[in-house]
Amino acid sequence: MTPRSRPKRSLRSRPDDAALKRISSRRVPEGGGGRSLAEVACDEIRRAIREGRVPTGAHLTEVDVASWLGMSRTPVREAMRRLQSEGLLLNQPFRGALVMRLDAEDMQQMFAVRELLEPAAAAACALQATETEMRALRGVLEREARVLGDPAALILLNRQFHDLILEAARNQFLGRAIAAVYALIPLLGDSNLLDEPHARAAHAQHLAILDAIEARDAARAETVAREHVRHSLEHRLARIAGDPGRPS
Amino acid sequence: MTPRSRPKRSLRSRPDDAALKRISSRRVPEGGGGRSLAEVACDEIRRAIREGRVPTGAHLTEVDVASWLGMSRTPVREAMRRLQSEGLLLNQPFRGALVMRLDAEDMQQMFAVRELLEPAAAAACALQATETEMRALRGVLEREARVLGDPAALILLNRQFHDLILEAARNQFLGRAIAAVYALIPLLGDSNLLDEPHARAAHAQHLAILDAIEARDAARAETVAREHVRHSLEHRLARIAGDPGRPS
DNA sequence: TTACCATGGATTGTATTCAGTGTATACAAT
DNA sequence: ATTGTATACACTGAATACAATCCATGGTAA
Repeated sequence: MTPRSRPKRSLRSRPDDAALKRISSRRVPEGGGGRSLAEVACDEIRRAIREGRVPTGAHLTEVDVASWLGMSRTPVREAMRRLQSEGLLLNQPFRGALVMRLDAEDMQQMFAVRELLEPAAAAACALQATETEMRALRGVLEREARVLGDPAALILLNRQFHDLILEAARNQFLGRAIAAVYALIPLLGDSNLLDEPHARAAHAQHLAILDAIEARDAARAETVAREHVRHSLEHRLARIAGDPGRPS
Repeated sequence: MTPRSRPKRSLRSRPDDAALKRISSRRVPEGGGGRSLAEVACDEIRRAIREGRVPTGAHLTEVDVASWLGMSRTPVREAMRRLQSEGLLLNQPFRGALVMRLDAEDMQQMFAVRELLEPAAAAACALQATETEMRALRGVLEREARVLGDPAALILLNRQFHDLILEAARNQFLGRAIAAVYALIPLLGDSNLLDEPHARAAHAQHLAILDAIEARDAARAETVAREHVRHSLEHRLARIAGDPGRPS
């Protein structure tokens, strides 16, 4: 059988079983699902910090992290740079990076700024949210009501609620400012929502915020959102009362 | 005097006139004065954007920038990543990056957030600034008064003034939030301070802010700072009145 | 003993190279 | 003409090799 006799597909190169084997055995760069290795590294480091697997104050070097994550220095470097600019890591020129630590004082500063920004977002949302966005918010809170005992799910929904409000506020700079503050939340350690009574209180406050938004009452949304932030701070302060130096 | 007595660079290989010539003609890594090439690249790109040499909406590729700045892709890549996270560049996976553009709407959003944050910083400063910090602020304004016709110097001093206030406010999160917003200022194009009448007005407002701070009058500092931001926005809006789509 | 400086190790900074992706273009088949 | 396929090109993503830098340490001379 000459090559000519292939009936159609004359331009396609011939099937090659060896190529198939090569493909299936190779580590594809896009492994994780569209995310670059740098993103993977970023998320992994962040998660390790949040979960305390890498303690605050720890010393990280590029080679260590690279071998830990099984990749080369290049994406790790990129990830560490990013985390440095977010403030999670403190760069020490030629000496590696330290995992930042926050003390109780820092935590109060963080909440002071959140108390400034989040109420503003809620107010803007009350003025500008579309019907669709309010339905989405309502949907999140309905789901939230059903998982008050499941911290993992709760944390996700809580985040969604706040993100939706921020998006509906339609101000990219407000979003950037809040993101800059949120970036350091992993340093605070365990979420407040692990505590079910607090989770119930927080849910009630979410409902109050959404009520104000649906009523297009910006002033009330602002007030309630501010109290929500304050409650959150108080709960954190109570939790660390015995150990003032270490919020995490 | 033995060859050993070379004051610094003790690790460098022995003196070598040919090498000296190479060195002086080569771009040494430490050339700029301790800054890494990545930082140089970051500043260069930022400056080019601010000065409009790279127009908003332009398409940047790593190789282009690398050959423009005479360095390899690695530091350029790092710089572009950083500018992406700051929001000056918009990343397009596998396709390079676009220089972000802001329209008048975006600009108003930016000033809305500044109107939230900068007064808070002024108020905190009024409560917490040390005598030393207030002297420094006064010194900056005295120098400012002498260069009202020199935009370049003025811009520097203006920046110093605001930075000092922020530092005296003693809240790293407020600093991060404001930095996240300021990062996009290069996209706004020419500074307001190029206009001398406006520069005089701004200087007067600076004086008013400092007076309030020195009087430890947080409420007044907050009010005056808010008006300072508003004036700045109004001036920018007036400038682009004829061309609403393009602030820069 | 003390001050000083050279040396080595650890770590980052930069360049180069290779592999994979996405888009545009040319060309065969309908 | 239009559609589908293969190829070419440009670019980024990642790995590796190399240079520069900082710090600690130990030896040497005063």
